[in-house]
Amino acid sequence: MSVFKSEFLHTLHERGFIHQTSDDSGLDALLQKETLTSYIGFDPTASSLHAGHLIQIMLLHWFQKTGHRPIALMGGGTGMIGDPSFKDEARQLMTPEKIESNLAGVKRGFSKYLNFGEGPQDALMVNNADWLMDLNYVEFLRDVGRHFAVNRMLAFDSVKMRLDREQSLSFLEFNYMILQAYDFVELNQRYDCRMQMGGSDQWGNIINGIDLGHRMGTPQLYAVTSPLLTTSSGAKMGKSATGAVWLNAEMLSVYDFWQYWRNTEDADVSRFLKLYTTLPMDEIARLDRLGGTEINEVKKILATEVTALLHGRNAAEEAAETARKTFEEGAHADNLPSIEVESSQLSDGIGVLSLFVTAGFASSNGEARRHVKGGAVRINDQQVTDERRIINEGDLTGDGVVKLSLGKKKHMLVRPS
RNA sequence: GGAGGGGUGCCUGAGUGGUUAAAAGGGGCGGACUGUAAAUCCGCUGGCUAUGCCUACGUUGGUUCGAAUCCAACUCCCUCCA
Repeated sequence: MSVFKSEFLHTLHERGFIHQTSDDSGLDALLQKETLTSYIGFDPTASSLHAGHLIQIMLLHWFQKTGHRPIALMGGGTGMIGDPSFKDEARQLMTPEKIESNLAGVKRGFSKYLNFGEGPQDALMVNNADWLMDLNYVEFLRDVGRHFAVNRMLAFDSVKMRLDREQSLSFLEFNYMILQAYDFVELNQRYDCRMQMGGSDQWGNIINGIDLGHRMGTPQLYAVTSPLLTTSSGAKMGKSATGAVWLNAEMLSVYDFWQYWRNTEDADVSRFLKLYTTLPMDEIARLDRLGGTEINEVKKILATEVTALLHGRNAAEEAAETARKTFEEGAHADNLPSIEVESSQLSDGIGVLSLFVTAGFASSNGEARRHVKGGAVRINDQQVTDERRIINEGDLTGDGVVKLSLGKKKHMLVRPS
């Protein structure tokens, strides 16, 4: 199926979001006819979402933008179990407290992408703990469990891998897919939700939900999955030099977020523009034609657009400007990420090593020492060769700060306080 | 409950008494080259108040001049049987 008539699927298709759908034409027709409700589930495995989730969030974003109602489902209940799909081994069980606090962090990421409210097209955020936690075991088995054939569940790729490798799959985890399927049905009953989206690894889980719906008398439900994204060199999305690319600003500064996208590989630029920005397709096509060194300008646009969606236009442009000053002028822009150090400490003098540890550029003095040996450490753009170098007030520049650099790309300002 | 197999650094995975802080690969970081890209090449990849000290091969104890390597108990995981 190449031609979609509904705006939503058409947009998704031309931007490269679609991996698989359960019923192209049926869904396409339905989307044209009425305002639909669709959901994506997010498990609270960390206290913030990261760049790997961004494609899911963009799906919801487009869904709303093309006139439908998205639901962000928080896996407060399913998070108690942990999704075993395609995992080698059981995840450590998370404590309810941990889940609760993660949930709070995860939620914050959404406000920038979706408009929440009570209207017919306003996004909703719901938590499956609301219905999963109060289930009565026997009742649930009779109403829902009887619709699942273990034979078929065992055949799913997502669990087959575990079984083939003779790794244990606990009964607890085995139930994950039942609960996720049940979520779909529950959301249908509560919110008339007809469609579930997710990463391609969720296909099996989603299909289970559709099947369960059939058996429990819901209207026809639909599935749309997005490709599992990696960079051209095969790295998972969302990992970077400094770790995961978190969406929450307190876990990753706006500047560093911008930098992540600025450093996109050439081969990914066009794909990422389509997936992670809302620039019109003809604009993207125009940028796509730029070659050679101009691609660097395109990367800046990519970075600024992606950052603007998450952190706002102003913050994004500030980050772009900071980067421009830092990289193109060699100056140290005021907006580089910074840390504060007590002035008294500074007058006593701080060793380079511990300063770099404080800045988070090294996790131990030993690591900082190795960086010095490797010639990666600079203070105010001067390479440091003496690992016993002391930084004190004399190192403050005219702006009253000290600039730390690790390698070419990581910079931070130290401010006395 | 019975029989067998196994737990090594971020991950995979060698190592079965003595330069073993532990091969190799992956991943990560830094450097060179470039375009803040990729590819390639080079270096690093337990900690510390550091020519030394401390911690480390599931846990605890033991044998030994010396243990990740041998022994015992415990613990967790896997497979098969009941």
